Formats: sequence, structure tokens, C-alpha cells
Amino acid sequence: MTPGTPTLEMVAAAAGVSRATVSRVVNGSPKVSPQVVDAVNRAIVALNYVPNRAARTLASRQAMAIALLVPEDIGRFYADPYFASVVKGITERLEPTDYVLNLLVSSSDPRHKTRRYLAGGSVDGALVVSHHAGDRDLIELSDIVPTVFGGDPTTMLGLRDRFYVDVDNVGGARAATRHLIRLGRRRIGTVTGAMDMHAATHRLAGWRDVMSEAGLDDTAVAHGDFTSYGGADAMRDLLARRPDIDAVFVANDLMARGALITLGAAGRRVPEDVALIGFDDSFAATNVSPGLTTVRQAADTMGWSMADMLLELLAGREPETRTRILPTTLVLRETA
Amino acid sequence: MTPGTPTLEMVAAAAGVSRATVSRVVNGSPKVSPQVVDAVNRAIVALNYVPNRAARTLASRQAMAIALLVPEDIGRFYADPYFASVVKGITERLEPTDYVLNLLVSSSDPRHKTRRYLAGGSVDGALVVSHHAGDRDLIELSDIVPTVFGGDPTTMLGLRDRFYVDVDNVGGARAATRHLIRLGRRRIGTVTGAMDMHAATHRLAGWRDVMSEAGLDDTAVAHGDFTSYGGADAMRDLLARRPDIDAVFVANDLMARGALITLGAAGRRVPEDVALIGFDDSFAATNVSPGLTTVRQAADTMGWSMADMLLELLAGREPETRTRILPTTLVLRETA
DNA sequence: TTGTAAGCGTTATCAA
DNA sequence: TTGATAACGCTTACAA
Repeated sequence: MTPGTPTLEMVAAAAGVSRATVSRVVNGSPKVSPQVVDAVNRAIVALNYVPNRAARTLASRQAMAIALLVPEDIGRFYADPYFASVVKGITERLEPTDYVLNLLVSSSDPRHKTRRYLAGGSVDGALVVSHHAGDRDLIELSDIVPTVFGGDPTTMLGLRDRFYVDVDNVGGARAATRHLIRLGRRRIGTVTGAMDMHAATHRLAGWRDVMSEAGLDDTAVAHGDFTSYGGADAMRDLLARRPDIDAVFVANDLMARGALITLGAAGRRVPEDVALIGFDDSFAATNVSPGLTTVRQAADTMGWSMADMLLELLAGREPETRTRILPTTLVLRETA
Repeated sequence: MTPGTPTLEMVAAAAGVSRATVSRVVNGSPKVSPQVVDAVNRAIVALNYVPNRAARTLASRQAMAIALLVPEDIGRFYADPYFASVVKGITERLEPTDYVLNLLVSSSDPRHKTRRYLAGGSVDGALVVSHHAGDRDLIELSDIVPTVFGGDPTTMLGLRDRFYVDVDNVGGARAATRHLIRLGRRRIGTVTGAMDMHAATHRLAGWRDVMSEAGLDDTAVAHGDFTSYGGADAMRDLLARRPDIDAVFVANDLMARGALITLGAAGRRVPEDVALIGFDDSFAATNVSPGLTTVRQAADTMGWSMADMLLELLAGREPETRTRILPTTLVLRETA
């Protein structure tokens, strides 16, 4: 803070009232007489006063800030439109509130820095997105401040009774697979996401369910990593092992894009030879030709809902449920 | 801060020293006896003490935080790999320091919120990336705390004598255009970026320079907006007006991608019929087929350098120059 | 409805 | 080298 910055004290002096009164006006307390409110507000405007955040935080024990933890490589975080939507949803929920969002992408800030940040009272709560099986330290971090997870943290972190928002991954995968069968496809493979992430395992489970229910072979599985390149590689692998494949359920759109390129290079027509379904309905799906049939998950709603749940927590209210599961929808375009 | 959180006071009591001494140890002051340092550190570990950030900020008048202002739509910010690289560079420079980065994407946080954030002492300085001609309020914001711009703020904001880092946009555009001419192309068009951004005007200027120097027609100009769709549209426009065009310099890779699609749809072979050069050398360039010839700008270096300059400023040192210009390189791939 | 005064957890200035 | 003690700018009982 540059010297000369106006303080509560100075506003109080200018308005001819006490510091406490100015504080009340600033915080919208109802028990201040209209004339005083007016005088104070005039002084605030005249001095161009803005409350000092650190002082406020210290006195009120509230930072009015929320951290978004992304235990992911920064390039990955930016490359996947899915994250963009989640962040968008979060900021939309936060916008009308006084809370600000602080993004902590793990590769950028080392974990001990993150820990100090949370433990140092910089934020009142945290949102975790994209956690992996190995992220043991997230368990510790999520104990420091109230935390809401994006995606079930039970599967990969063994964290029970946590607050989380998830999409119906299993249901979405089931719907996609069922659609492929309905299309008459029988030799259906899948490209999974990074298997240390719950979304990957859940989507694989959904595919497998339907395949075995239908009495079809459920072993045409190739593992990707949720990136475009990973998807292309996995598709190549799958094609090598199962050249007669006639449909593929790919665990996200980015990988589906990669798969599309591989299929094209291999001379397979989509959807004539091989039908393809992705997951996310992100920009990656709409921005490709042929248009990708995919499972829509409302990533922005997910972000919104996570923030909403955390705000409940911070307000001292117990959310109705510790878990919110969002629906998915199959969006038919050209690839299946 | 949850009640029960250990404070300096408690550490002092546990170590049998004064508060001041603990503070010295925490801040690595050299004039503390080794034994005392030891005792204090033991107490810190035992209590799991982490200094309270707000208290520190209040007392030291330093937030140890930097804001990254992005006056851009959030979707746009995430969609362009260029920003990812800039952020990466910034975080890399910040990583070994005690500073943390707070991202403020403008559509998410309304400006008055941003203003309060800066004026409230939440951060010690700011980095501005992707500013537009209309962003008058940035002028005000950049007066609140020490600020370093990414890109020359003179052109669009009329801000003189500011600190900024820029890439040699004119030089890059010149090199690209010269290369096209060297290739034997003569009817060379350009797709510009959003003309309210300095990078767009500078790149257009570079193209125009070379074209007129070579005595070629420099009127085949179509305006895009730096997005993939915008590039596709602009290319369509250009093609309609100048069907005989044999090369295009596109002001960024994302638009070049869009242009590539348009050209394909129009039955033009790239580079046989129309040669294409982009700008950025981002993921968007390498991740496309045919490989995009482009002008490489080191976006991560740009971020790194901006952060570096700001740190100088915050350390109270006057940077050697108020301006750092980074070089560009032409990267030859398949499209030209 | 308003004011007084005691913190909030640090840093920083003096003395010792 | 260490310790008191006064800020830092605000919130919040408690009085008035």
C-alpha cells in the first residue's frame, strides 16, 4: 500500500464520525442513520477510499477468497476446453458475491507453496478439479480449509464423506455405448482416459457394463491420457490389435479428435467404417469435421455447482447433500 | 483462520523466546544465534506453524502477490494456447520467489471488482496481457500498482513511458512476407487480427511494408479477430474478393487453422495453390495437418520477462530499460 | 444510532 | 543478539 492511501480513519475524520461508523457503512450495516450513510459515502467518494483487504481479513478472519486447485500440468490445463468451462461456471457463481478466485495450477506453484497459501489463511475454502490417484497431498490440503471436489474423490483418493460434485460418467458412457449397439455396431472398442483419474475409470465401467450386458466382447480397450495426442496413439494401438473394429467410445473429445486423425490416416471412413463417440461436448467436439457425436456434460454447471456448494459451506450452512451428480446427454452429430 | 491455528506468539512461547525473535527466524534474519534458530525451528515444526498472510501483509505493507490482468473473454483466454505459454513463463519466473500469481480474467471479475482488488492492496503489482484499444480503465488500473504490459501500450492505450515487453511483431511479419515473395508468390493477402489490438496492427504494418517495398499490391486485406472461426470467415471473404490469391500471411496460428479449413473447403491445395504462414508457433500450429509454417514468438519468454521486469520494479530497482523487445523466428513447415 | 476500545497476527523500531 | 512495544487498517463487542 502506497503511503497516502486513504484509510477508514481518514474517511471517518472527513465525514466527522467514528471509525466504527464508517466500517458499518462500508459493510452495509442497517443500523446507521440515512444522513450519516450519506455523509460517509460522500467522504468515501471524495477520498477515493477502498478498504484494505489484509486488514479486513485479519480483523474478520475471512479472506473473501477461494482457491481453485488444479493438480495438473499447466499446459494440459489450458489445452483442455473442459477446464475453461469449469472455470467459467465457477466465476459466474462467484461474480455476484464478494469472493475472488485464486487459481493454483500445481505445476506452477509447488505443493509446499500451495500448502502455505491455504494454511496461511489466504483463502477461505478450496475447489479441487482434476485430481489423480497419486495426489496424496490433496488429502492433507483438503483438511486445511473447507473443500469441494470436482469428481468423486473416493475412487482415487480414498476420501470418504467429502463434498463433491460429479457428472454421471457411468450413465453417459452407457448411453453412448447403447447408441452404438443400436446403430448395429458389434465390434465396439473404447479409448480410456488417464486411468489414475476417476472419470476415466467410471466411463470405462459404463462402457463395459453395456458391452457385457449385450453379450459383446469387452476387451477392445486402449488407454489414452485425455490429450489429443494420447487419443491418436491409443486409436492406432486399438486399430493394430483389432483391425475389424466398427465403433469406438472415446473417453473425451480431445482424444476423439486425435482418434479421428488416426482413423483418417488409416483410411477408415467415419462413421461408415468406424463410428465414433466422444465425451464432454466441448469446443473440441464442435470445432471439428465431421461433427463429433458426444456425451454432453455441463462443465460450466459443474463449476457453478462446486462454487455454490462451497459458498454454502462458508456461510456456515450444511449443504443438503454432500454430493451433487449432474446428468449427461447424448448429442448426435455426424460421427455416430 | 480456524481457531486453534498456531500463531507466532505460540511458537515464541514454545521455544521460550520473544515474538520478535521468532519473526526473525521465520524471515531468515542473519543476526540470530544458531541455537535459538534451532529451538524456534523445532517449535515451528512441532506446532505446524504457518505465518498468517494477512497479518504479514498488513504489517509489512507487502502482499507478496502479483495480479495477471487479462481484459479478455474467459473462453477466448482459454482457447488460445498463446496465453497458456505466457502464463507458463510468468509462473516459471515466480516459482523460486515468494510471490504468488492471481489471475483476473476480466469477463469473470467485473472491473470495479478488479479495481478494488488492486487498490485494496491485495497485490503488489500487475501484469497486463492482451489489452484492447477500448480498455480505458486499464489506464487507471495501471496507475494503482506498478504494472508491466505485455505488448506496447502506446499504440492502443496511448500510454507513454510505461514498462512493457513485446515481441518484434513488425519484424516477424516482414520475415514471413519476404519468405512468401522468395517462394515466387506475388498475389499475397493477409488476414489480420482484431484491429483494436497492437499485435494486429503491427503485424499488418510489417506485411504492408514488405509488399509495398516489393512493389506488390497491398490491398488484399481481410480482418479477423484472432479466433479460429474468425480466421475461417476472413479467409472466405478474402477468397471471394481475390480468387486468384496465391499466398496468405495470417496474423496468428488459430486463425491460420481456420483459414486452412476454408481453403480446403474451397478446393485450394496448401501450399500448392495457396501458401500459408501463421504467427505464434503455438500448439495450434504444430497440431495441424499439413504442418503450419509460422512465425515463432517465444510466448513463455514473454511471460517470464514481464514477471522479471515487475520483480525488478517491486524490488525497488529501476529496470535497465522500460522496454524489452523479443525476437521472432520464421519456422518452416509444410504450408509455405 | 453512535462511539470507545480491544483485538486480529505480523513486522519494525528502539533499547537493552 | 534479544526483547518490549508500537504500529499496520480494520472489525466487533460493549457502552453510551
